[in-house]
Amino acid sequence: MALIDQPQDQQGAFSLPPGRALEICRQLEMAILEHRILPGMKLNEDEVGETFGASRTVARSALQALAHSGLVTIERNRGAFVSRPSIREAHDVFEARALIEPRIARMAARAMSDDDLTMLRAHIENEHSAVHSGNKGQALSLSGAFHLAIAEVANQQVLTQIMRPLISRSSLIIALYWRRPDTTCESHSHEALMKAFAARDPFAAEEVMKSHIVDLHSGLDLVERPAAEPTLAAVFSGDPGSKT
Amino acid sequence: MALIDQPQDQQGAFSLPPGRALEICRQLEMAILEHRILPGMKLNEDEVGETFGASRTVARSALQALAHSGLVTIERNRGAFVSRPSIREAHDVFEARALIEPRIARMAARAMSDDDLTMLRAHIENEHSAVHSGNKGQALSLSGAFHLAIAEVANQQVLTQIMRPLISRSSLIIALYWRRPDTTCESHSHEALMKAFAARDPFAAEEVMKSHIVDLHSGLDLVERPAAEPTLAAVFSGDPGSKT
DNA sequence: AAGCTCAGGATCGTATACAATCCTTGTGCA
DNA sequence: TGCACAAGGATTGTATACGATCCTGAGCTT
Repeated sequence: MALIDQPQDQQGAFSLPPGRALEICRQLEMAILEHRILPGMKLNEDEVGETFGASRTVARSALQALAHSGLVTIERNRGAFVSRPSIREAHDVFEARALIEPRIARMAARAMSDDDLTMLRAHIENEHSAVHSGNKGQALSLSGAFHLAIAEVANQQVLTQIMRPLISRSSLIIALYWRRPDTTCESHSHEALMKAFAARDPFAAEEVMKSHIVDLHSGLDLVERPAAEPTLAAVFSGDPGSKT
Repeated sequence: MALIDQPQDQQGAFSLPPGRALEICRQLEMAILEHRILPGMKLNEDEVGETFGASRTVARSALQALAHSGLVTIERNRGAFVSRPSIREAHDVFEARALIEPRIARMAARAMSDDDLTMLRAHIENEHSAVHSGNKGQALSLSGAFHLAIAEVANQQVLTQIMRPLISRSSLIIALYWRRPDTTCESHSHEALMKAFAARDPFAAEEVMKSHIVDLHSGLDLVERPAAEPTLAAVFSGDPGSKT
């Protein structure tokens, strides 16, 4: 089912929550990134703990970690909610990405090895199959993973760490403000990126990435949205730890 | 007693630890930024809690928050230590700053109001008096605060949030790798920045900031350093909340 | 009927207690 | 003397318990 990616702990880990909390973090993050949990939803500490068979202490730690990456907003004495990025924040996030990611793409194109290329191609394959299977949430999540994979090729750990929450928040923004339900343009842009990478053309990669980010930004319909608040328990029905 | 500073929560707060932990965070952060606690030092949970008159739960939460901003590194079953940025990381951090901060400076120069200008001038005054009083740690900390103040003028919350840990980590890097104990060049660069801001010249501000960051980067002597490990108790001897 | 008050429940913040892990150190043996 | 190993202490990971705060809704007053 979800043999998507191994733990892969030691990659960019400098502030990972301890033990069990990490697993809860990953599960919740994936659920949010795949839009199985929507912005605005309440994340009750007891409920989270019980859902994953852990104590409230651990659940709380996981929620705080998610808050630090911006996926969750904690209000004192009120609890944790999936963040609902404001329109203003949506603009800021994509402006930040428009600044950072083209540079990352340039560095990646310089450092790109043959193995890296095949790895990125595999990412794109995954995206395609997700799109074909109709799982839009997973497709979007994998699209974010593609951007992160590029950052890791660029081998700039600090910028990679910076990009991670930006991409996560982009997922929230798209959940709230995306204009049409198609993500085909994504696929196309990623193909264009691959071409630049394959040619080891840093400037082309930089330019393609820049226009890709701008496209995403302009694909948003930035008007106020009401909050949707589904229930939690159904999302993790039965498989809190199903993933060898 | 503790009319130190009002909460002031809502500024850049989207993941602040709750209640008491926030105060501990602030105190520890300041101590680290002012080099009263040096990289590599162990931060025992019991000790931190007792030092600030709080339970281990709160101390732990504060340490985890600091870990998320990169000031502290937590190793499983071993505890929290003040981070010791590697040489590699030092390069990465300053490359990231060289990418982000010139853009910030440009935006700040555009958005600069007269009030902003006087506010920044006050920052520089503080720096000067700290330098003259011989308190190098505080001077360095204020220098970082100046950069953050610029970011807030630029009114780009996301990039500001990104800059915060970068500047904090820069402080650690300087503690470990700074070549000479003088920071006068800092002051000079900041004056040059002010001139560009006063003239509302975005491009000048961008260029000055860029060379400022590059100067900082090249002022580092990036060779391996041994870890210094002083004791904690002395640092906070009796004044957990003394700070006008 | 509308609005206010206040009790009850629910949820979070914090403290404490127990379990698991790691590090130290002292001892026994080669 | 040097090393292997085990017992003890120290420290972190996790669970539970208690207090504080907030939200809800019933009942009373106007």
